[in-house]
Amino acid sequence: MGTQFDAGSAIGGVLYKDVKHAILAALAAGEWKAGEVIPSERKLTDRFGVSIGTLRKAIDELVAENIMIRHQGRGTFVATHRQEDHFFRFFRIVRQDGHREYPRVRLARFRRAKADQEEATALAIAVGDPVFRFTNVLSLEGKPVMIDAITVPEARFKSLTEKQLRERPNTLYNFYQDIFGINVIRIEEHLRSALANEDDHTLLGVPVGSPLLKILRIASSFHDERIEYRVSRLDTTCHEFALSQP
Amino acid sequence: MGTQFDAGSAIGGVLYKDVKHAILAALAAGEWKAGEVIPSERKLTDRFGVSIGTLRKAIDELVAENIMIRHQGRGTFVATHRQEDHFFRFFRIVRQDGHREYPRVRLARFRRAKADQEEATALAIAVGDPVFRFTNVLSLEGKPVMIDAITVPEARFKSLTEKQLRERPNTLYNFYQDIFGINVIRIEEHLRSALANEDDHTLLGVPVGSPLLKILRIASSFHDERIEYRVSRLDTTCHEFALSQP
DNA sequence: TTACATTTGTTCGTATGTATA
DNA sequence: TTATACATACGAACAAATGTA
Repeated sequence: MGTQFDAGSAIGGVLYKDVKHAILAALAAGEWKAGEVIPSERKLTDRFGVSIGTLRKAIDELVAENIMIRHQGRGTFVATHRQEDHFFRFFRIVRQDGHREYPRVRLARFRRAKADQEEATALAIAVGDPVFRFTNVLSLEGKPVMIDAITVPEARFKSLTEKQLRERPNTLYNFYQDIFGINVIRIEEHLRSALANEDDHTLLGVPVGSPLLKILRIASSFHDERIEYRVSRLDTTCHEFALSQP
Repeated sequence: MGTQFDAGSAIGGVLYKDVKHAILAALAAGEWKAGEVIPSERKLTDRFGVSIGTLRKAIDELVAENIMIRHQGRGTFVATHRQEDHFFRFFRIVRQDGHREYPRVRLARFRRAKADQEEATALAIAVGDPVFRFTNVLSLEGKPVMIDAITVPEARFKSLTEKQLRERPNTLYNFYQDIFGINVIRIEEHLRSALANEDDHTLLGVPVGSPLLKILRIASSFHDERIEYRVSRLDTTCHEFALSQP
């Protein structure tokens, strides 16, 4: 049974917000998957019993939040990380002259573990809960520039194997979508400066003690569900973290 | 004479975009200043000869771009940096436990100079063009944590004096608005890691060679007019640069 | 406190334009 | 060409917030 919706039982008092949340709920329930088209505006107005204007306002917000994409003449689609724009929305590392490039990714480590305090806080789970830890080394122009130490909760990534990670054809977040039905729609990042240690020296080839940009990232899905905790270390000799507001 | 607008002579073919740009033009022409209320929707529909829906869609975009703020029952206002939210939109330094706080600012240096290559590129002016350079030291919880080396083009800040900067009651961007009629609506930032030098040691009290977060910022106004170039150096021992997307 | 005018916010619905398959 | 889908434009009616008399 699809998600039913009764405008009369609206809680918020603001109809388009209720419609938005109903769509979000259907999305979280897996009714439509990433990359798929959702029903037409006409069908959705029938389903939710609202006017076209109200429905559009609801979807307007979902589009503004990068959860959906509209294409005139084709339909409205659930956002995917396959799209180039979407990838560079979360991957903000550029060459200092502004050049953008897809990184080459090498899986350096993979293991099951129990969440430490830092991971538990970031992922909103308990200390000791099972997690997967893996490390990627990212290269630009053939040179390693960043180490990603990634932690994901086992509860949400049950069947994850090293082989899958090594052989995934697309981006990591696209992989989360395709295999686990997980949509990363929001990230929070905290940036600090740090000195390179032995590990950085080994993986990036930088001297111990050279300055690195440290990026702590928490990735979330709908309803602020914590999906991934990531600590990155970037060699900023030739590259940097680029940011634009708004 | 106020900006006239003739829907019949619309260029873009999309009416609400024309209305938006007409409003933006009136704004840039100084018809309404920061913090002021603009005419009611009814008056603007009369002026531009469009329907309420079209006008609202135009203003929707201006609000989404943080150029205007709507208040139900009061009116629509030109955005100001006085508002707390607005300040923390551009000031992203927080304590590592998430605590936010207004910084105390001390003007450490001020002088007229000629733009070097880096400043010229950032501000889209010619090398050698006159600029003002000044340095602020920002403190949080009474401890200096960041140095801001700021460059602004003299052409846009004719009468700027050290005294004004030292005595400004509000935030810097608010000062730009009040005294020079300049609205900062967009910033672009690039983050790198660097090692502390003698100057950092003197102003921040950190050891030479300790890691600092280096932030290069270009602030722009309407039509991408470059307003300010700023190179910041942050001690990330207890603080960090926080970022949320979307 | 109350009543009222003003302003933005929400919801409705229709008509027409434009892009796509 | 045709059907479908989203985009734009219009405007009416009512709700909610605000400031003032």
